[in-house]
This record gives sequence, C-alpha cells and structure tokens, in this order.
Amino acid sequence: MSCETETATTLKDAGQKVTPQRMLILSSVRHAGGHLTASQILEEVRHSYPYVDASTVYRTLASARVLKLVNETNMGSDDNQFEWIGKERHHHLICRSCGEVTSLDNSYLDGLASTLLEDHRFQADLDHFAIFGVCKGCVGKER
Amino acid sequence: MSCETETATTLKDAGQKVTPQRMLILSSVRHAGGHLTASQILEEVRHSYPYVDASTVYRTLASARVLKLVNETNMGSDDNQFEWIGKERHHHLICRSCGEVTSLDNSYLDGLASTLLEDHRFQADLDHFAIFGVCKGCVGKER
DNA sequence: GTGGCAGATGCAATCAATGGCACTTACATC
DNA sequence: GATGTAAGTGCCATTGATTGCATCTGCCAC
Repeated sequence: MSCETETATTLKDAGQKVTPQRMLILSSVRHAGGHLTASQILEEVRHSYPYVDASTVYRTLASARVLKLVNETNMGSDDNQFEWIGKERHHHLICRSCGEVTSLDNSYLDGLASTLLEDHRFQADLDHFAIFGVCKGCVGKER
Repeated sequence: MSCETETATTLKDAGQKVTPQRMLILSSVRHAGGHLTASQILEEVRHSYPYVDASTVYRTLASARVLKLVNETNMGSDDNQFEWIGKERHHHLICRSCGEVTSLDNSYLDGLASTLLEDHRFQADLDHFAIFGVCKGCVGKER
C-alpha cells in the first residue's frame, strides 16, 4: 500500500472525507521527514494547489492530530511545528541556547509513564515530548 | 523582606528597572496562587492602573520568565498560562478529557534529568513540566 | 538636585491562529 | 449514474501574541 493510500484509508476509517487538499497537506508533512511549521506546510501545498486556505491547513492538521497521524510541538519561541508520526515514537531534546534538536529514544520515558500509572492511575500521553535545556556544546558557553 | 521588595531586588540585580507596571504585573501573578492567562493578568492589573498595554504585560512576563520568577505553560487547547515559581518546583498532570490539573512532585523527574545528563550531557530544564494524559476518573469514560 | 542614557512603555501595525457561515463536494445509498 | 447529506472548504472577521518605533522614565554618577 502506498503512503497515500494508507493515509486515505486512515481518514476513511475515522469517518472523514478524502479531499485533494487533505491529501496534499498530509503528504507534505509525511514526506518532509522532520518538523514543519504550519506556514511552511501552507507554502508547500500551494506549489501544487495555489488556492488552499490557511484555515484548511490548520483544520486538517488538527484532525490529523486527533487521529495520531501527526503531532504538534511547541519548539520554543515562535511557531508550533508539525511532524509525521511514524512507527517509532520518540522525543526531542531542544537546546534553548543554540536551538539544536536531538532525538531521544522512547525508552527514557517508559519508566515515568508506568510510575504515573501506578501512583496516580494517570495514563500519560508520553508519545512525543519536547524537553528544553542546554546541550553539551552550550553548557560551557552559558556560564 | 516583603514580597514586593524581594521582587524589586531581583529585577534590579538583573539590571532591569522597577516600574509601577512591572510591580503590578508581577504582584498579580505572585498572589494569584495558581495559573493565570495573560489576559487575566491584564484585566487584574487594569483594576489598579487602567492604561497598561497588553504588550507591556507580555514583555514583562517574558523577561520575568528569563529570570525564573514565573513560568509559562501551555495548558492544552488555548491560552498559555503563567504561574509564580515559588521555592517548590513541581509539575502538572493535565487530563485532556476533563481538564483537571494535578500537581506532581519534583522527584518524579529527577531521575530523568540525571539520566539525560549522564547519557547525553544534556542539562534539561525540568523545573516545570506539563504532562498530558487521561486522569483516573476519565480512563473508564474514554473507552 | 541635575543630567544622561539604557531600559521600559504605549501605540499602531502585523502575523498567527481560530471560528462563523454560506457554498461546495465526497461518498454511501439507491 | 442520480440523489441526499454530512463533512470539508474558502472567505471574512476576530482574537491572541508580538514587533517597530517614538517617547518617556528609573536610576546611577556627578
């Protein structure tokens, strides 16, 4: 099954319609292979379909987020960024000094998730976490 | 030392000026004893000083955040919320179903912070974390 | 107390993000 | 293939958040 067919099936299974705008928006995020801001996505989509409205992009991304196709992360200062959720759940370490983003394996937060469940019966969404701090390269510089 | 004097001293030590606007804004957050949205703060401050601009509130909160006097948390859907940072570092469990916010002791994330430092030499800012998920009351309802 | 200046403020403009509403369209059913 | 309808889209207005800039003001040095 191609990426596009798979995306379409997911939408249909959720009772949503498959429209050209949605397919463009979701393909754009899927094949970017990283983080994109909403405005980057809008720009990208308009290359092939010029009159797509910004609100359509936001609404599509919002519903895709509910379906866990993408996630939205506040990467610090400005715009929120969107990213395709592949099979690999992972987290990010974001340096607030140089802005570098490092991926972090899911295993680091497994323990926390199960502790929260045991102690508080709280089922945490720890699929994708952004952890801010200072990276090894910047620790020296800051002091 | 009163709260106000302490706040003023912190500002001065950081090379910032102590203005009536800043004192009102920071006192408002400090004595709210919880989370406030930027617009709630603006409203509150205008009770005693009607012509404070929204941009002043945002700028003051932004610089106070750098000084670690307050922190800013995305509590889910809409506005960001601000909270005074007391001596007690703590985290929040936020239920995405009912919106309930539970405080979580700092100890839960200590382990993660030291692991990140060991494995990645990454100095994480784990002073205040918002963890989304489903609370015990809502786990049943969601299914 | 006066003067100078870096930092802070207020205003206006701007951008991101969202919601209302009328129109359009995908798609299930016949 | 034609039809009905609920979901999706585009446009417009609005709100939240931020920035540029001219003016103002704490506050330090004298």
